[in-house]
Amino acid sequence: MTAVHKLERKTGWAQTRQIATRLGVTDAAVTQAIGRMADMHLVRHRKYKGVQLTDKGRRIAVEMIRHHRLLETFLFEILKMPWDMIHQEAERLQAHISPEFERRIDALLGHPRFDPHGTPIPSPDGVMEPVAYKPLLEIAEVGSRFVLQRVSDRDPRLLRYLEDLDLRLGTILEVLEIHPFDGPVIVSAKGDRHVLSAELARRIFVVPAVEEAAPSVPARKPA
Amino acid sequence: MTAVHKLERKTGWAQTRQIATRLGVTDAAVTQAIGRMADMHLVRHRKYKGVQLTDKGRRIAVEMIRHHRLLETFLFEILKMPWDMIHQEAERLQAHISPEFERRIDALLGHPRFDPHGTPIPSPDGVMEPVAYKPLLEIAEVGSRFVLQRVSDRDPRLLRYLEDLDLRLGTILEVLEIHPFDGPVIVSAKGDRHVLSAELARRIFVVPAVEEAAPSVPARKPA
DNA sequence: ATCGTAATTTAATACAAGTTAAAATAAATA
DNA sequence: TATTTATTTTAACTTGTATTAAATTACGAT
Repeated sequence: MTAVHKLERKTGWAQTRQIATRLGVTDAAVTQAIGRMADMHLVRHRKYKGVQLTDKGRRIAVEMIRHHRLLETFLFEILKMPWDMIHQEAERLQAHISPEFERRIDALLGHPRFDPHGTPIPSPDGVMEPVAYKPLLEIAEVGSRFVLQRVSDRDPRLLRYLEDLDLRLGTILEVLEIHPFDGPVIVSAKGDRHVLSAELARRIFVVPAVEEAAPSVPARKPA
Repeated sequence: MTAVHKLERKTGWAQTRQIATRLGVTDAAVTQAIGRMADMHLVRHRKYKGVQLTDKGRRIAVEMIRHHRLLETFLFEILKMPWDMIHQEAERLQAHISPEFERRIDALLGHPRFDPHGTPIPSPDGVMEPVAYKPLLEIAEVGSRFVLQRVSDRDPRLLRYLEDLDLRLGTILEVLEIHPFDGPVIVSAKGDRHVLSAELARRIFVVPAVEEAAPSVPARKPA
């Protein structure tokens, strides 16, 4: 198992099923991988409960995340790859880059603090910047304005759709309507009106727009 | 087995032993890998004789070589990695880049025709440019001047040594002395006098210097 | 308190890639 | 020609990562 994606469980314990689904392999494969990782003291395993990262495991996981997000940033900023391809490409490469490579793309990119999806990049010593954004669906209020700060990666179709709508990081969204029963949110952005399904509004993250405040997450630099 | 390094046998047949040595694995591992590759029709195998690439195998091998050399060029030109590190790094990455990634670094680099060691980069359709250079040891003559066109990669110490001596691609070498019995070659370059062992002179490749002619293999672009 | 279900683990296999040690073969030499 | 020697292959095993199918376990609902 290429290892540690577990970390991203906020609930403390990562469950076999969740990991298996995310990785697209069978539960049994995960169970066995967990066994191997437990042998290496990367995770603590309580049977039928789940796993937790050890300190050692967390260090390695964060290092891999840093690789991943730096690579994404590189692919986007330098190679100009489309938004929806970079996650997959970075996934394949992250396990194979050297510390030297990491240092050099980091420098080339000017030590970026966020990746192209708005997710924070851990610092070299593993510190992950806290973030302020929340899902649009959670904090939307009719009439308020928000800045798009982060979008969920991992679903290329979502990213392609947002790109079609010209909704990028930094874009200002004004909430026009919120419909009941987990319904769609209707926003206006850059002069256009968009209907965002609840699903979509759950996967895009915003902060309240403060006039005059520059967004802290930059969009792609102008070409 | 990460596969096809066989190609680089000029003798037509690649022998198990040679492959094993180059890859740093046991002979038995190679024999088995050959079996698998033969199953996939990548190589033709005559027992106790050796292997030859099939057309299919050759296509794939050349593609991998293209990946490798483009990556080396990228690491050197864009990331400014030192000469002696790029081979190893490219080795690790070459199996994991997508066609899209390949196209984009190729474009970013301006479709380079030679890698940082002076070796030609196959074109996207697998054509490898013929080269004119020969080992310095073979064509050195006292009093003649040569342009350094290619150096053997794969031995980092060699590359580090050449860098120390400030001998780069494009550097003009004037042969001062050639000593008998496979002896050293003494050259002057950029005003310095250097003693090059036969071993070294066998691993650096040159063409006769024609005054006024620009070297066709560019050194790293000025920083 | 037991039952049924969903999640998890175990068991048996598979395959790729590697190892060591033994057997087979080709080539060179006495 | 027969024999030695170096190369190559085969055989038996190991590890990591998968699979499917069967057994176990935790837990919510009757």
